[in-house]
Amino acid sequence: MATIKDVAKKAGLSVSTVSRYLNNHPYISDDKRDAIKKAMDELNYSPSSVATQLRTKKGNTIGILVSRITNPYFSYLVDSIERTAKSKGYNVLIMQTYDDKTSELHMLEMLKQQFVSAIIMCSMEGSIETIENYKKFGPIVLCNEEFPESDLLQVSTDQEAGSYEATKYLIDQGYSKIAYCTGGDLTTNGHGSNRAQGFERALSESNLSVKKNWIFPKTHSIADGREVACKILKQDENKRPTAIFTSSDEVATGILSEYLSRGLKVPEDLAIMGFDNQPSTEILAVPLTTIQQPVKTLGQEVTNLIIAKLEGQTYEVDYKNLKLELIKRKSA
Amino acid sequence: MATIKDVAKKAGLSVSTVSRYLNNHPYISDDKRDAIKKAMDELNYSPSSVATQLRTKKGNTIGILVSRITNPYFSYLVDSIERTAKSKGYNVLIMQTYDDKTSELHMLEMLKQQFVSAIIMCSMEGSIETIENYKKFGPIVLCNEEFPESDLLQVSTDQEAGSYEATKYLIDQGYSKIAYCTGGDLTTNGHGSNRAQGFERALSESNLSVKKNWIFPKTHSIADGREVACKILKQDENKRPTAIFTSSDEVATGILSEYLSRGLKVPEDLAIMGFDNQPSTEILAVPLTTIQQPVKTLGQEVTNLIIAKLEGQTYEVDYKNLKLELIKRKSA
DNA sequence: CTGAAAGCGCTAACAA
DNA sequence: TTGTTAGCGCTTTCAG
Repeated sequence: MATIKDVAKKAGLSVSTVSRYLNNHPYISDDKRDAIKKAMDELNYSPSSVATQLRTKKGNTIGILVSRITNPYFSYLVDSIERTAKSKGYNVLIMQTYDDKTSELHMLEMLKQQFVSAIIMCSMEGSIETIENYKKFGPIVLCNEEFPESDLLQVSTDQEAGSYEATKYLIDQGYSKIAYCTGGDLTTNGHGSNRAQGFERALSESNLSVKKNWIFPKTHSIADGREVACKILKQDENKRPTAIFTSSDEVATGILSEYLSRGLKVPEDLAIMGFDNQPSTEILAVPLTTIQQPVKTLGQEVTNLIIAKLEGQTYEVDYKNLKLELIKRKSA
Repeated sequence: MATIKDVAKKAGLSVSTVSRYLNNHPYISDDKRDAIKKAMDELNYSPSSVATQLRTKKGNTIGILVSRITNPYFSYLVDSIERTAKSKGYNVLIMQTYDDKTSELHMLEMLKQQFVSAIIMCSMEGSIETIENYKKFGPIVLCNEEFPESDLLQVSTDQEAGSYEATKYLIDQGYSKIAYCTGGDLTTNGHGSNRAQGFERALSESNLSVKKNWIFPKTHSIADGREVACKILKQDENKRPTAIFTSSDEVATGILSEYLSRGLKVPEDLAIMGFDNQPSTEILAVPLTTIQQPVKTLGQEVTNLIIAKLEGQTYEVDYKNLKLELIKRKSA
């Protein structure tokens, strides 16, 4: 591997001149410029980004935390982030948490070690205090994980309003026995707590409440959805919910699949509200009524914000474009 | 940020002793060990991975190239790679090419600059010669992109056999007018050329051939699938294909959706063969007959191979677990 | 068992 | 307009 020294020697110049060339400094004569260019070509030289990073303390890679990249919500989000980042000269290092805080901590340590310059947390496992402890090492932004009392950077869609609207829609359709799936542990904590609040607000407005065994925590996958369906169907027929608000289209798909395979009908036996409007939901055996998140815009906004911070600029997130939308189809 | 120097000073020792501690060298007395540990804790010290990397020339991040992370084939592959890599202490830096060689080149440059230590190419845009030029800078492995004549590392599923089997199945079902979608430009080049070979082998065995306007290149998304459907339906009714071999379940889904929305029937009006067996295909309005790739195993094998190379070991890929499987459902 | 010192490849004063 | 030089934070001989 050729180094800057080799280039300097070959061009008959000092390393600083070469360095100036590399950094587009002014005051280099054209002939030297050509000589450097030529030497670089001949040596097939590329500057070592590691050395530059050690010296300047500036990097250009952004860490992204997601719980599972296979979840389309996250893959579309990562797509948006990666493209926005790349267009501004940044790279993305991705880590999946699988709901475990170990990976999250690992990523935070990488920030401390300056291996990544900033972190976008699209999911979050550890305590907010732990994370706040790391913000002195670089910008950290929470993406769709709200902590109003924290002073960490945050960008979120209005999930409370979205799930309120969806729940209200279910109620308006005449459903009153509504179950609830969440990605997190509890109804009003961890994953999706804002969703839970919107859900509960709609319910209490109509003097409805949720039964404990109609709450299904930690549901993520199609398999989880199937399991939820089984649990519901184990309950006495007159004690079953008539509608369910799911944490994702995947879960909704699992429930739907299980119901259909048993010869049951959707929405007659159970109305299902999805979440995310994933590409395939439109063409399922029963097209899903679901909630669309502005994932692309969210990714752009969060990336623009963090890059602005990184470069010492300011950036105002435009929340106008961050609203959820109810997509009415057949499942509810 | 505390440095090794600060730790050394606080512990009343030299940097070399601290460095030895960091690298688990033998010959450090217990009391010094404790002093170092204490100093590190008090200073909240983490070694700079950038400095270490500059010094040792060893990194632990692997670059991954995919064309689109939102394609479930790639997101599941990345999932498998990321988890395997993490379990062995490596990180992954992901870049999407969107079928453009610029990003690919950018990643190759990062290898040259030692920012990533190795590259897994899950899709490939540039010429094989260009890529071979970079292998002197670190291990590069092609994942499901075969170039028998190249000496680059390669791990692939047997796509030729898979698409042969699928096409044979279509023929055995009585279809003889079979169209073909590909992710690449041409029938026998670029993306999916092995697939094309299997397709053609099955066809020619039955003395069948493909019509030029039954070949649909560069198809990736659901939208692309819809467009394919429209193009077919613009052809004279008696000149239309009766079956189609698609490049992905997404494309298949698009075609299916377009047909159904026009009141046409699948497989009666068009039999559709998917590719990938994505999670939702089972529960579509017409469940897809499709081909399953051992994506998880593929990710593991490719990652194990590249890490072995990185660490100077050898690794034998087990091709027994890399076979495709035909999943028979309703669409064909 | 421990320390001094050189150097990884680069940048940025400071001089000239 | 160009060169000299002192580090960035770490590892690694080489001496002791």
